[in-house]
Amino acid sequence: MEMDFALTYDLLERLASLLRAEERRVGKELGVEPVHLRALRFLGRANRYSDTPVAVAEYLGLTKGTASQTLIRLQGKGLVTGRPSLKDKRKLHLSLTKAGRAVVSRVNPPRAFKEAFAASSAPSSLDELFLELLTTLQRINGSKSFGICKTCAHFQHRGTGNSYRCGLTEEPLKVRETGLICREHLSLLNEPAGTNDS
Amino acid sequence: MEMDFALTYDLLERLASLLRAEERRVGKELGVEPVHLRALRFLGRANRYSDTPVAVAEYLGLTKGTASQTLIRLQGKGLVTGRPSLKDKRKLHLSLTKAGRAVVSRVNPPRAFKEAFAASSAPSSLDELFLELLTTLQRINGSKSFGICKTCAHFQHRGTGNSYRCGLTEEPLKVRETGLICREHLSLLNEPAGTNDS
DNA sequence: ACAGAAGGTATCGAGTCGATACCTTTTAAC
DNA sequence: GTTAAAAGGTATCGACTCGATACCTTCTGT
Repeated sequence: MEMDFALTYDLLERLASLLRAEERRVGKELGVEPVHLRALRFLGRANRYSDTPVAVAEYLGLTKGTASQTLIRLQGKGLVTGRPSLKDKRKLHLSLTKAGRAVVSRVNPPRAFKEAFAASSAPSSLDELFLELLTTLQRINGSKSFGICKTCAHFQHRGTGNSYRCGLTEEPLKVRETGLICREHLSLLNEPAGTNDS
Repeated sequence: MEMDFALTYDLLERLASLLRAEERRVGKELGVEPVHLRALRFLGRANRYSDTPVAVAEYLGLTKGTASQTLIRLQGKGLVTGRPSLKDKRKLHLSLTKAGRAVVSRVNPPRAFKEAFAASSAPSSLDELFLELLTTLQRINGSKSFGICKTCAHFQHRGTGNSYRCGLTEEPLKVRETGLICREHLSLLNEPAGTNDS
């Protein structure tokens, strides 16, 4: 039986995309790169076998050269300090500075996700949870929903056959177009009761 | 009541991290950047109102300048073609070339995710499903699990009090250390029955 | 008619990222 | 024990992302 993992993957990817955007947004506020946030979050939770450059590289899926470079920058920013291991002279043990911990506490976990998770009402399936998270995050971020045409509030089905049209552009739609992504998509879900926000 | 969204967020982030790594890996094979894959995937599914540089920018959470630049590169690689709109002379309609579609079909949806999703057996909770997906993806990718110390196969609890130790390093562990992430973590789940793979 | 909005491009600088090369220190093989 | 290999880190290079800014042209609304 064919599972609908493609749909789940779509939702997951879109969610990841929003989280990326959120990381960039928060990062810009604090003057750090997205990957800096991820590294700081990891270092704040790594044990004594794992607070080294290679461990960061493995965790984030980077080469050790890249990780080393980024960590040097983080040390330069005063968010991380490193001291050589006494047992193994090759190793460098990294830890967050006070400033580093302050950054982590600002983004861990992201406010938007927290709100979105709180707002999602007892989801029964993964897809449902993803969709709720997604919609809430999009509303918080003020980003568009980018849903599929036929799930849009503007979507109209005329007559009995395959006659569809878009209520926004007043244009007819071909059948295959109704399954494509639209930037003008307006979600039928999560519509606030009153939309007078001015 | 305090939800455990922090744990769920951890899993989601780790999942996103693996997908990032996967994007990089596949991208390198095909000679394209991760963001190229995301842009191609979008363009392959965008309708006629959404196949433009700004739409790509909005979807991926980028500025229009960045998106424009990336799309120009994609055109240079022969994966995307653009033709000016007839109705609106400002607009540029983008579409995938044959080569572009070939790339998308290679990564949509990623093989690893497909396998992982298929392998996860009727989970009772969302966190459980996440964890299964994660573990399977990690095994496929050959990446470490980076789990929490006290969930590790090497973790040992001696005596009656708070006396813990790591069976790998033979070292005692402090209580707060048992909640930290370890790069040597060995999952108790998903252990293959026979581990003779040589 | 005309100001402003919207779509695109060009350019600059900081930073990521992989690749390569090169250290030192530790470990394993002999 | 010696010695080769492995492991941890750093440095450097080039391609690319990404935001910011500036600057086009073309629509749109008044």
